[in-house]
Order: sequence, then C-alpha cells, then structure tokens
Amino acid sequence: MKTEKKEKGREYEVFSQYLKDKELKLTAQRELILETFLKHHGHISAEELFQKSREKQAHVGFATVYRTLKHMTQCGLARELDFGDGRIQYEPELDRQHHDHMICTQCGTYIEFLNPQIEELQDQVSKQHGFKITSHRMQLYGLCQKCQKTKK
Amino acid sequence: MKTEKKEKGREYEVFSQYLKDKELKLTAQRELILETFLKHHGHISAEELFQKSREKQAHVGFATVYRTLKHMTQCGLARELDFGDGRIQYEPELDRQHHDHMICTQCGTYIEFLNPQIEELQDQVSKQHGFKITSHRMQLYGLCQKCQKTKK
DNA sequence: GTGCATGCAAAGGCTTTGCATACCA
DNA sequence: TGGTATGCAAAGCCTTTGCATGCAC
Repeated sequence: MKTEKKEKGREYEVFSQYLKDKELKLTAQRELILETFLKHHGHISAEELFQKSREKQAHVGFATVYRTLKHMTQCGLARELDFGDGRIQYEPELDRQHHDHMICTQCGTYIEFLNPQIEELQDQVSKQHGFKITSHRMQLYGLCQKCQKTKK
Repeated sequence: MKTEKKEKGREYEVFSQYLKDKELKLTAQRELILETFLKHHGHISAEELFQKSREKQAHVGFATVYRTLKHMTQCGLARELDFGDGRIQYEPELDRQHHDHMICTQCGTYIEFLNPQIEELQDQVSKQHGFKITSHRMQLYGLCQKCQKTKK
C-alpha cells in the first residue's frame, strides 16, 4: 500500500524531511506553495507564485512565499535564477539536470540548454586558476528565431 | 600640438562625441564622474562611484551618478555586471577585451578570464537553436585559493 | 503547552523620477 | 536665451523584518 507521502511525490518527501531535520513545521501554507511551485513547471517569480497560491487559498501572505522559497532553495528543490531584470526567478531543481539559458531580449522567451563541452571547459579554466567551483551561471542574450524576423 | 581632448584620452572623446550626437551637454559633473570611473580600474557600484566622486567635488548627486552611468553604458564606455548580490556593478569596457568572471563566494575577490573555446561553443549552441546572440554573461562561483585553505 | 509560522504592515536596499533651479551651448 | 542637467527628496520595486496571533508537534 502506498503511503500518502509517496503519492505526493519525491519533492514532498525531500521537503518534509528537510523541515524535520531543521525542526521546522510542515504547514498548510508551505505545502500549498510547494505544490503550486511544482505544478507551474518553469521559471516563476515570487510575485507570480504568490498570485497563483492565493488563487487557491485566500490567506497566504507575501512574506510566507518568500520565506518558503528560501527553504525550498536550501533543500535543493528550487534554484534561483537572475536574468538581470531586477527580480529573482525560481525554477524547480530536484532531479533536473543542470542547464543554462538563452534569453530573448525582445519577447522574453528562453531556451534551456546544456553543453557538456562548455561545462568541461569551465572546470578546466577554474582549475588553471586554483579556483574551486561550486556553481555557475551562464546566460546568452539575443533574439530568438521569431523575433529575428519580426524586428529589424 | 596635442589637443585637450587627446590628453584626456579616447574615452573622453567617445563620451563627448556621444553627447554631441544626442544633443546632450558635457557638464562638469559628467566629466568628473567619467574620470573617477576610469581612474578606479575595476568593478565599481553606483554607490561607490558616488562616494569617490563626492570626495573630489562636494556637490554631486546620487541621481546624476546613476544617470551618467546609464549614458556611459549606452556609449560603450561601461558595462553592467550582475554578481547576484542585489546591486549592479559597472566596469570600464572600451577597448577592453570581453571576459567572464570567477567570483569567490567567501571573500568576494574575482578573477577575470577569457576562454576562446567556450566563446566558440556558445556561438555554436546558439546557432543550433536559431538564436542570434548579442551578449552573454557567465559567472563561476566558488572558492579562491586562499579561501580554500582558510575555511574547510 | 511551547515555540515556530503566519499575515500584515512597515522598513530596507537600490534605483528612478519629479520639480524648481542652474548652467551649457 | 532655451532647453537640458542638476540636486534634493520623494517615490518605486522587490525583498526582508517586526510583532501579535495562530497553529503544528
């Protein structure tokens, strides 16, 4: 017989385990925010996550969303992205392969990609400088196929 | 005989030409901020640039620094950097070769580097996706040699 | 029952904007 | 002289924090 936890997915397990370890509590809000976040599939800002969560349950506060996002980031469920537009974007991270982004500066769409050769070279470069990499960000900015036709 | 403009360097020429083209004015403040910026040699935040400029001339305002930085970015004299710490850093750009950064998350020092192979691969990847790159950012985060010894 | 979590609102950083005055061209 | 630039302060964003109350454990 399946347990309730398994039905809710591995993310739920990771999150509740993290909370337990830190002697934090699993509240209805935290659960709701996590679910909403996972259901979104893709980048989302704190603001948007707040909106979507609130659609389901009226009494969710801004602050709680921010606080919960911090926790989710801490336990590896979410990853912070900075596309340089002044707001932090979050994306689901667990079990996802690392990847980088190509961002269209006109329409805002993005393409995710992973290039093993680049990853390899990043390691090499850091070793040459005696640097110990823990993470990296790479964003390519430009125009997507559509926008290349549309403008100019 | 050298002209005054030449003595002040190419950046000065670029800036004053840009201002002329846009029918903007070359004011004492803009000159001061540009000089201060160039003299700094390295990354600097708007806040720091404001401080340093003010040391030389008491009456320089925050807003003017921000406004001038925007202009300098527009005409290619400065480049915006986002190290993910919530504030924009600026660095001199003119005649500087493009480069990326390795940032120590403990002490904040950074190493600049350029890896032609990575640049090449970035172009390749974008072409594969029909994407037209105009710029990119790449930051490697981790620990520098010193900090690896200091802390775990 | 105890202590963390919540929601609200207020405060915090950084950046931009509005406005009357000052100054370049 | 006319229109931009400036400095100041206030407003704007996004995010964090303080506090009394509520709720998980």
